[in-house]
Amino acid sequence: MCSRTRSRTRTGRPRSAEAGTAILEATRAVLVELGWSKLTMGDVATRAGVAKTTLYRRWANKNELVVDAVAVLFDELELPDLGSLQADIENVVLQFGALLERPETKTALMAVVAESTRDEPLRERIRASIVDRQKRLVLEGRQRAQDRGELPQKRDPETVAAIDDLIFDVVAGAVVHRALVSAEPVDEAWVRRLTALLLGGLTAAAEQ
Amino acid sequence: MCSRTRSRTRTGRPRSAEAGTAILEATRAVLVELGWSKLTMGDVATRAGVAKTTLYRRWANKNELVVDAVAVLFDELELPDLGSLQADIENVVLQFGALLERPETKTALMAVVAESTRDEPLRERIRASIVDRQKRLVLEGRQRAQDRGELPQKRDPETVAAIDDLIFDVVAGAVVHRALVSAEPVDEAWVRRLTALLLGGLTAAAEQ
Amino acid sequence: MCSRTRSRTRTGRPRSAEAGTAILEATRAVLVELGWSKLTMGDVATRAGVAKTTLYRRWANKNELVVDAVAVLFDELELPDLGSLQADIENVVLQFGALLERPETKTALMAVVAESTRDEPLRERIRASIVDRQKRLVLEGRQRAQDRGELPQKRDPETVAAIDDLIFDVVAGAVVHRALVSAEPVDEAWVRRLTALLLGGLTAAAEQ
Amino acid sequence: MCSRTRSRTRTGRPRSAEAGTAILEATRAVLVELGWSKLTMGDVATRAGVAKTTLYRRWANKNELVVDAVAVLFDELELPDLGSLQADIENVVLQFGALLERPETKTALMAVVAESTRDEPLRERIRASIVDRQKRLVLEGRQRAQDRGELPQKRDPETVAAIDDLIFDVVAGAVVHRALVSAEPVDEAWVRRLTALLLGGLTAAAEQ
DNA sequence: CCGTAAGCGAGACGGTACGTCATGTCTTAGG
DNA sequence: CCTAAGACATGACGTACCGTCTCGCTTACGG
Repeated sequence: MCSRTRSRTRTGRPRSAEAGTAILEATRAVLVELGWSKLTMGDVATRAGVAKTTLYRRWANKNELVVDAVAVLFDELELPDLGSLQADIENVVLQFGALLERPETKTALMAVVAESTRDEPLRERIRASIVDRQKRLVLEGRQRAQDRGELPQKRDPETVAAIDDLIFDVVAGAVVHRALVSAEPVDEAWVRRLTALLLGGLTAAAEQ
Repeated sequence: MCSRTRSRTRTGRPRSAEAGTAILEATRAVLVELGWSKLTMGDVATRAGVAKTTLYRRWANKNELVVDAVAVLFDELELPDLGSLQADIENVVLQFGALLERPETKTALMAVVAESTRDEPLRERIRASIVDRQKRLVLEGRQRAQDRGELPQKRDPETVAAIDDLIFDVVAGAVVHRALVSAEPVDEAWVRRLTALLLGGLTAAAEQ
Repeated sequence: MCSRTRSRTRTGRPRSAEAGTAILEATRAVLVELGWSKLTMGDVATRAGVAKTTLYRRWANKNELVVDAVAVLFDELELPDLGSLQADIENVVLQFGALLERPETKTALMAVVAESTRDEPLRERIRASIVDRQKRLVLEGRQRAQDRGELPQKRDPETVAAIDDLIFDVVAGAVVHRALVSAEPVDEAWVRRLTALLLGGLTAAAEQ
Repeated sequence: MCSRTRSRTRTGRPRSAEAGTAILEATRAVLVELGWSKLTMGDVATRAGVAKTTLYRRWANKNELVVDAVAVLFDELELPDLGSLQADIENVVLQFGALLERPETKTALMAVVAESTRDEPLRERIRASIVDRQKRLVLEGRQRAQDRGELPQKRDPETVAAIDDLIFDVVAGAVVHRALVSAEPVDEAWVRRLTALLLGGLTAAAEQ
């Protein structure tokens, strides 16, 4: 979030911590109200009661700001142990669906991803702030299922990683596509069908 | 693409057909070169050898123009009968992956989807021009598999439609997520794994 | 008004006379309503119930059209013989003042004169259509005053022309300045003072 | 010229004084080169090495800008005491004629006056910046002539003001009409004739 | 009475300028 | 060194008119 290296001898007036949170809050508020494409730095600054200068001193541009503003929302995703892989998956997918249906996430997420196709640092920031936090859930869920004996203890770590990646792309992609492209609700019925498909596929793969 | 109602008594100078194609070509060229966010109407107009006004006379805004410019690329997707559901899926997913890795599609698709979360007419245009053309492939592939006996002839049309929708979101979502969010190649190995997962899931579902 | 040379073998559909008058009327109407600077060719055409093409076939540009539309108003100026030079002057100056206070004249006259400083053909058109018609009044008035014996029969024609020019610039200039720059009414009191000044000056000059 | 209220707590970056003068100079340069009707705000901005926004931050529109750019030229008019009313008049009228024959004044003055017939604030600006500065010369000249005894010390202030107004409209109007409408030079011969007419008229009036 | 040449309406066309807006930088004064 | 305020250069926006063009159609004359 902060571009200045902190190892520098800290001198002069310190940065206001309030300002940082006010900016992120204001950013989310503008996202809800106007959407990503009509969000302007000036507007965010005004609502945060902050000068534009302060904003630019901390974020290089609109996209990085938006990523930081939205990233924190992804921390809310949790993976409580509900006793079965099926229940764990359904639970987390529902959470993810609900998150994607919030207006700030809906409007911002695909926008920054689209921008990131031409902006390597932005892609890295998204990966670090958002994608990896989601992916962690897949790893944990798979590990827990193995511990429970629902999935076999595969030895080959490369294959495991490949399957983890696949599951992540399938689940996250399906939810995003459902919510944003098809514009249909990520409700329990749909989640149950998705989970059934996944479990069927995983079981079939395990039996080979 | 054309906003003029054709029932109107045709009078005045007719629109130049050349201009239309030149604009769409120029749009794709700019997408490749600069990406969606740096594409400007003025730039497109200049490259198409056309006045900005001509552009605005035909498209209300940048997003609708980009949708039309990119939509035609999705017509290239084909579903030849390769003899098995597995082969058919792998083939079409590879095609879709290749399409998504083209720079014009990569930069434009998520951008317009992101915009469409706040723009109902745009969402409709995307659905009509792009999404429905892709979805058709799912319907055809499923029908063909049923004809071959690879999938059961389910009676309940609602369930069939729900599964079609699910498969569509899963496949399209997974490929998009792989290509744009994870930024990993949609190569044969990955496609084979995805297909295996899908077929396993579908078979398991069918056996219930 | 008509740019086509009439010596040409007259063939094809003749120009609509109605269109011409409708255009000039519409021009004056727009001048009254919007003023010179907001008058547009398209607007005039629409109000005249005529295509823009028709307009451009007859006038090269807005300024020439406006000159023609306004010129006819200057034909209304008359110089009835009221028995004395003083009465004749007061009468014609009052008329001129009233003409200049009409909104179409007020807004158009100085505008086209301003344009004419950079447009020789326009200056010529203004001279022919407007200025010379006014100047004629000076010549007639002076001649009549000489016939009455109010002014001496000067021999030298150059001096006579120079004085005519001076009187014209003084009278027309004073009225225009009063009406447009000072934005004060050209009323009887003012006209009487102007006339007195002029007659005094002319008499003094004659006595030399 | 400056729209910002000075009572406001002076904060933020102050306006560049250089920019202001550069803009006015550039405006005069464009007037000379292209004339009023082809002067564009963008062109002025470019030549002044300034952004268009800076221009619009300081002037509401082209006309107000042009008035300010031209107004300063009228400060050059001077009324040195040449010993007689006749000499004073001839001198100032010649100056005024020379000023009106400069290309920037010629093209701009009538244009903004024409615009002012539909724009009250503009008329006020013209009056304050240009007209009143000229009118002052009439008042001074008349006062000086009275002091010299060339004109009677009239008591009635209303009549004095009315005559001042008349003289102003006659002199300024005649010069403008000569220079712009008749498009003839304001040379010594003409000025002598005009002055003779005026003095004759004033003397005749005084004798009554 | 038929062809043809010009006029007509409609409206699309390539341009140019508009006046506004957002970006990211800068220059003040003050903390 | 940070902060608020706001001016600044830049450049795209979407609109409005310009004057031209290309249609299909209408008129009237002249062969």
